[in-house]
Amino acid sequence: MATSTVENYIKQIYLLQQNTSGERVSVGKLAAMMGVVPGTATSMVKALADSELVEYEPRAGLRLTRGGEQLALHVLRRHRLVELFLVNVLGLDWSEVHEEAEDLEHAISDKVLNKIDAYLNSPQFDPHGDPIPSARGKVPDMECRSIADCPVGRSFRISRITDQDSKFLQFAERNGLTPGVTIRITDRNSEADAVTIHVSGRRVMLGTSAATKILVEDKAARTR
Amino acid sequence: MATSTVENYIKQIYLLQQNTSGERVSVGKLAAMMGVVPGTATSMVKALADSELVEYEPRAGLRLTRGGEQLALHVLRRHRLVELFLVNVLGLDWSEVHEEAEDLEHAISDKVLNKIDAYLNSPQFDPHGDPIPSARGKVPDMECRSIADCPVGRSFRISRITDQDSKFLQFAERNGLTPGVTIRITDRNSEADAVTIHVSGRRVMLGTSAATKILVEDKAARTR
DNA sequence: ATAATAATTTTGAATGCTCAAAATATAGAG
DNA sequence: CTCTATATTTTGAGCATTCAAAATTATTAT
Repeated sequence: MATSTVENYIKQIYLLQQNTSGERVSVGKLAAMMGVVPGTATSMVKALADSELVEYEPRAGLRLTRGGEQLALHVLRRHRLVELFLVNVLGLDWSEVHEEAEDLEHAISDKVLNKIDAYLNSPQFDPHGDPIPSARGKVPDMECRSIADCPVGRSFRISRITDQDSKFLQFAERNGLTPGVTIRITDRNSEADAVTIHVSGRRVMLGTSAATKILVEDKAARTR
Repeated sequence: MATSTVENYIKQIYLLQQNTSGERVSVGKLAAMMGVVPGTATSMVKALADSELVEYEPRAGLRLTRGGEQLALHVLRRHRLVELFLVNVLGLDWSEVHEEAEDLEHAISDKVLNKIDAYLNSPQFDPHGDPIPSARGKVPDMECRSIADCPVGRSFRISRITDQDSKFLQFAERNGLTPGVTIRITDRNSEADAVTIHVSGRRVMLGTSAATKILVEDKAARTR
């Protein structure tokens, strides 16, 4: 069985691969995300390669194998189902559940996971709008782009917030920027590096780097 | 912070102390319960003594300090609240929740624990009738003795099953021997080493070693 | 009191994960 | 094409936990 350290590395590699759309991940980036010194990442990656969870070309980077991806998806499934459970059933705030799930994702058996899944009615998205992989490793797809590159004047539905930082999530919540909410993009000023949106009457200004973290889809889009 | 290994040792020492009513625990017994070789227990115990969780007299045995006891009670609180939650909310079988809780007890934060406690209405006993220590470390007291040494002819209410083995728990459940149930002791045969009881019409025979694991209290006893 | 037995501790080594610091490879600038 | 800055890997070491096997101590029976 994979230790929770291994699960964390694999999960992180998966997430890095997502960002760079499938490119090889560099050992340095991985080390930075894991909060370890580069040498540590190197030796861990070698171990992961020995267990056939990643393909590793020294100095060129690494990529998950099929098995590694399966493991990553399984960990993410646990993480995200737990997050949703904590919010919907136990009433924790969405800004704090990421931290909690970081530990729980390694301690939950399939038996309990399936009960949670059933209790929640096999949901497809967690409280931040992140897709919950199915038990068989299928990821619900979502077409969405960030507020930072949406056309001005149109309305959208917020589908996902891609930052787990609790300060940011609290800010988003205070301003009504949560998944499911409809917003209208009213102005973009590339000099000021800012976007103005309207959300339930209020007017909110976002710098580009914040806007990038909020993903939306067309108003007409599928039910969530 | 205590590692989960440390938490497990401390918990086990506490449970051993309970059985031997406060006597010093021997390193050998501890090793056996933890499933490690005696030398391992010795070195762990030394480390626990360094952290002031136990008092340790080489060759004479060990005892929890006040701090150690606090930690044990906190772990037990997590374990037992989780067990009850798994049974009452997620619908797991009482025979399987002990295993599940073994991992979860180390991964649950106080924040989540308090939510669970509130959700369950600050319960005092887990599904096996084991007392749940309060957040401040108070253990609800229960007066009870085992079926093995109860007078014949009287009725009692089952209050606790002191064996987490899932086979035994399944057997108990099949025969209606669960906390809250009323039984009547109809015969004791010390030659055969057996007790006969009646539970909801049925007649069940128990060897002494099984009978010892089932604790009862007077019919009139407090609500559970 | 002594020898045998049982419990405990010590020693030396392994595993998994980590760091600090030195060595090495690669890419870009001149 | 060579030099330098940057990324990566290697090396040596430490911590927590474990085992196997040897050494020590305590207990019991004679």
